[in-house]
Amino acid sequence: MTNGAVQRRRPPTAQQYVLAELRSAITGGRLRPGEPIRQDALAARLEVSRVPLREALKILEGEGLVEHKVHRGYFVTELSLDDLREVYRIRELLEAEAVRRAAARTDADLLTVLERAQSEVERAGGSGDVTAMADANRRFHFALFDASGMPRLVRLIGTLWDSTDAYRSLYYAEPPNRERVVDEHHAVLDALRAGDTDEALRLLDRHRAHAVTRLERVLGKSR
Amino acid sequence: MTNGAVQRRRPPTAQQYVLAELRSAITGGRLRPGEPIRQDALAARLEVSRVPLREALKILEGEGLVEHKVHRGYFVTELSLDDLREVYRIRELLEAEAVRRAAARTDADLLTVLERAQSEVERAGGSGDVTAMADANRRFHFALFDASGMPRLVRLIGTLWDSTDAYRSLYYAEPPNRERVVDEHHAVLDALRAGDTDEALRLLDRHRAHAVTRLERVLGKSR
DNA sequence: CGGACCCACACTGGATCCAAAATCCGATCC
DNA sequence: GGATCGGATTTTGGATCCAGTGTGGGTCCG
Repeated sequence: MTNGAVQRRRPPTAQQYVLAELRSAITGGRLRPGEPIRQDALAARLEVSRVPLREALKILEGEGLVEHKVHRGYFVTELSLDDLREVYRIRELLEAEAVRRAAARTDADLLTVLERAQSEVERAGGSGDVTAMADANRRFHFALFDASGMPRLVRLIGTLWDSTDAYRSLYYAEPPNRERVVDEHHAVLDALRAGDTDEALRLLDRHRAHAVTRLERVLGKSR
Repeated sequence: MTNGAVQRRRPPTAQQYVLAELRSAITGGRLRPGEPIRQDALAARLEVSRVPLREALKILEGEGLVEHKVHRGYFVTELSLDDLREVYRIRELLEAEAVRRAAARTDADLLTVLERAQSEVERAGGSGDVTAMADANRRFHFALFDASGMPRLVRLIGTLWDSTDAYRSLYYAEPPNRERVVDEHHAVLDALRAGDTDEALRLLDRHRAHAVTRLERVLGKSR
């Protein structure tokens, strides 16, 4: 294994493979901000053609991870600390709306779904499976968002989550953070069961705030 | 001219041409919700290859105008009244944030830029040039948003505007609406000059609310 | 010696071509 | 007669190939 291309198991489609690869390359700093993305070279490195690469880049452009200039190509946009804070601020605004609406129509079914997701979070967290935990965590939060009945809002929030995906795994890599997440979810569930929407919102804001604080520290060190 | 392909003057790049064409086809109802998009046929109709078409579709997917299923293709998502209302609600949340921050740092330069954009709006509005007015209107609002210093937030708002672009021209098509917009902009400028942020926010909310009300009426009739 | 012009190269945008997945439809078996 | 399996067809996903634009360097002229 001398080439730089990382091998993953079972990339379902070349496009998705390239997309995931690019995300981690950008957020991981292997592709540096401002740097132009040479399609030919990168495609060769990832052993795909330029077509799926370009489609993946279009997605990333929509998420704001890269910028595109006609006839000049794609460039990596900086995900600075400010950007990260911005994303979290926007999430705060949008998720508050989603949760407020979801809380208004919370029922037994929703609570069941949330509890199931939560036990999955705990299982994965306990066994130290970081990606499984990130997955289950996402299911937990989005089950709640989905209940808002605002599909476009949920989509938007999803894009925001995507754009900071790589950072999230950084967060889950630390065991104390994993424990904390489990506790916080429980508190949110309690608040929802009690019908205390404001409390749930406050808890979720804290939940995000802690993540951003930790990430600021980690990123501040590495850059 | 017997073929169905619409001819526009000077499409800068095939991709952008296809993108604009698709937007109006979807929002104009020529491509119906739920309908699958046959790439080959559509590409032939627009007289381009499937490559730029697919890239345009990826953009629209990011905006939520179409959905994509692996190996099954793209499908038109419905932009129902509910969706429209959702988009405007999200805009309300995000634009409020942008304007709040922008107002906090309003200065003479910003006011000058806004006034210039506004006189452009009036000129275009007076001469009945709908697209020029829509352009100038956008410049007006985004000059304000830009002043927030939150580039990602501004980008997001931009995407939301894009996703309802075709509807906006519907709104500007009616002369009384054009007059109203001019007046409302003046009021917003006054509030900003006076440093009354809350008033500006209220005015902008009304601005949007009126647009959505009118659009509801128009769409309600045509569908 | 400095600057404008021009040409070759590099890279993107687009078109065409190929492979693989999904669907549709008929034949076969129970 | 109904359900299921299998192959032909359609359609997408991907690879290769071509054209047009932007860029950088070299040259020629002032």
